[in-house]
Amino acid sequence: MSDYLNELNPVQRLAAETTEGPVMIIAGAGSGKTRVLTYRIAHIMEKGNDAFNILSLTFTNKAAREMKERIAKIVGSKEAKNIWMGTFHSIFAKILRFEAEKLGYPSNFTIYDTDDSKSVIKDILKQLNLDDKVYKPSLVLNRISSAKNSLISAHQYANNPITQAEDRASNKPLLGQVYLAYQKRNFKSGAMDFDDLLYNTNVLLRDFPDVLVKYQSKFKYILVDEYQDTNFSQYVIVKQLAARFQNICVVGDDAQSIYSFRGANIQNILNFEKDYPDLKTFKLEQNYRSTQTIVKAASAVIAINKDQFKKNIFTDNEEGEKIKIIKSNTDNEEGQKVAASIYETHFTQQAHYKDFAILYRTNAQSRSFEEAMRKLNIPYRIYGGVSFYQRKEIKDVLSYFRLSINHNDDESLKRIINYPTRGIGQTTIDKIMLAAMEHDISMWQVLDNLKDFNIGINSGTALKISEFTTMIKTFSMMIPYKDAFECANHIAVTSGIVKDLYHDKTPEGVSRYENIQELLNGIKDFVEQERTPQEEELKGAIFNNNTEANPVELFDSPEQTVELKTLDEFMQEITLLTDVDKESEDEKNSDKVSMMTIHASKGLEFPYVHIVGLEENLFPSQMALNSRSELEEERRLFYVAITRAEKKATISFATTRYRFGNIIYCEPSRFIDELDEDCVDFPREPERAKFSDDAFVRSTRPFQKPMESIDFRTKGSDFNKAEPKQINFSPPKKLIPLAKRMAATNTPSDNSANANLRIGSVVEHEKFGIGEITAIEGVYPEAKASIQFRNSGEKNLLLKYAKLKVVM
DNA sequence: AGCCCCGGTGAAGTC
DNA sequence: CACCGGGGCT
Repeated sequence: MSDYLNELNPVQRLAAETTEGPVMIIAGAGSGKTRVLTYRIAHIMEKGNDAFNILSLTFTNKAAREMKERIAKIVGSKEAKNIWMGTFHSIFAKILRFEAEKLGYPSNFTIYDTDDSKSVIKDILKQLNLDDKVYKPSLVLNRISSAKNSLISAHQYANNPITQAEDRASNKPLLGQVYLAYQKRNFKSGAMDFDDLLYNTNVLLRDFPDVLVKYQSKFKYILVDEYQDTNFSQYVIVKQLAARFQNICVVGDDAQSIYSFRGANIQNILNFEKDYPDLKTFKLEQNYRSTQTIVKAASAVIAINKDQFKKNIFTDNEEGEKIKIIKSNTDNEEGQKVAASIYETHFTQQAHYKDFAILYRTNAQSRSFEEAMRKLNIPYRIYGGVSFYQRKEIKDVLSYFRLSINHNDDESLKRIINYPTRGIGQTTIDKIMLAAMEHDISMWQVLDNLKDFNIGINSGTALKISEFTTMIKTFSMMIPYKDAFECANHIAVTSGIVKDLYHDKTPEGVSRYENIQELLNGIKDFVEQERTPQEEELKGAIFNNNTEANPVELFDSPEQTVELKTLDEFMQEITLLTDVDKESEDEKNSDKVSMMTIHASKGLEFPYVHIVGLEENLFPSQMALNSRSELEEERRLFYVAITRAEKKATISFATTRYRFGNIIYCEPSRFIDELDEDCVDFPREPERAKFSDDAFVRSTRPFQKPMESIDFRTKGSDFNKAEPKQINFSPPKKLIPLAKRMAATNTPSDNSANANLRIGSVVEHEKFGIGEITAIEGVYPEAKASIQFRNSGEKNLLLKYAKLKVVM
């Protein structure tokens, strides 16, 4: 039975066997981290510990599911299922459901997604009479979110001189008031946003010592995966829970920390030792995933960062193919070339399409690849983007579910009170909202006690309202007694949504109808799955192991504990699914190329990986050029991208790209320069012959124009001024960076004629047609010309690149 | 109440 | 270019 440990290398094995006390495992990409975690948990159980006492926090629910499956093979599936394993959000949402009433929330609280939250913010801005152009809802929400993730309450925020000063400086002095109102509104609606799930867990553990003790005692062994991406709020939760037994094991790779934008703090892992002085650290440095070439290239890139643990990643795998670089002239051409490359490899290497991934920095880049793949009939699948559950028709149906579960959910109520149309118009809704606001109650409470509020609603409307509330109440009543599918189906039909969409014969209407059917099918699947033990456990068993806790009867009616998967359980499940989680079994097994952002690719691996859009201001993103730490995070992102590849990585960039309907000129990313040249396959373009051999020699001679000319990446940013010498833009041995050489090939050298253009010159552009130069800024080759085209409007073009013919 | 058109504005990443 | 929200018309 303990053979399993023999499948580990010595460090892995030690990491798995050291089950007691604080442990940190620094796990390089592809170093068998999941394997270690799996065996470690199995080992804890083999030593006689109960699965109920193990808490394992993962980055996606899918990772949790897969790990459970693997553990099940060692300890048996019955036991494995009992482990508390899932994302921070889903685990603590479950605990909060159980403890919610202590915090004044109902146990059936609604979880607001980002759209709901934004909608609440918009309402509040209206109510406070603030301009949503200044207080942009998404910015406001971000600010509130980072406050919560730093455990700063609305009250503290509103009274903190520092945040006040910051908000005044950004012309948003009332942000604190918005935060206060936002929390109040959500509380009143019985709703938590994503950050509240963590924030309120902290409140719970802070203010209810008995609860803290209960969970501290329960979770004797705690494991946290992807620890480098935890935020302060998560850090405190873990620290609190682990305080009693200190059997805390965190696993992570500082080199793969890529979520600081949502509050992740790389310092959590870098400083872990300070919190636990008797910490044992294990470094998993052998890579089992990738070729030597890939490992070497990735290591060279990440070595440029300053903030990191020293690691020596190596592999015994074969050397493998060099990294290929594809240069294109436009984003569409990039799509075509990448698709062609995949098509070719698919045949020459007899690779499956599912062996390929296209990874990009931003979702918006997917378009050109989709088009190209369609043209070549290559099957593909896109992760992310607008998720199924965000679609209008799906949100409408879900809003019925949500309102039936929690009547105070104002966001859902507003969505459906007049959909399908039932004669409750905007005027009426406004009156209801006003009354709710005045009395500090939810809209439902106004609707349900309409006669108590003299708000000038005529009897006809009052009747319609009462029909609506009655309908919702009947839905609510059936939820505990019927399974999720029966309820959902009943609601979808009775509410009139299905009918409404069925009669819509436009293609969009048909597709919406199909989506509703798909949702219902999904619910059917859910009903047929076995329930996870955690729900059962929360219904009572949780305290049986735990003598000092008070048994609490949350459910007294026996019907509710029978094996019946209800709609409210379904809703709890889906709100917290990640994109990767939403992938169905069929999709996973289908032979399709995967397309996703690099962020979404974390934890995945593919034999052939295409990393695309390697251009300055795109990757690294222009938003990351303001500080060293942001740039380092971009570099870690690049590191993550490269290390997804098992056999071969391909990198591509385009020299022009559409953005906001305009063509913009792009310079190859500095990250291309940072690759170890020995790992890169140079493109054999004929233009290369133009350069004398010594241009390619690593000479110390500064290169002449035009290559040396302008540096977009530093223009308009004070990045260099702020930290002039801190960053090594490229390793010193390559004085003529690869990317610049590549950019130079193919670039027409006769553009120097453009240096002679003057204001008033009339020129012809192959795309924009004829135009007149109205202004020139700077001196060639930096010169930028404003050209008024007769048919295409005014464009600002860099003369160095612009393909112009002089007309007169 | 619903539809359509216009204009303004905007794309980093996510539980 | 694409989307969304507002305003105006039917």
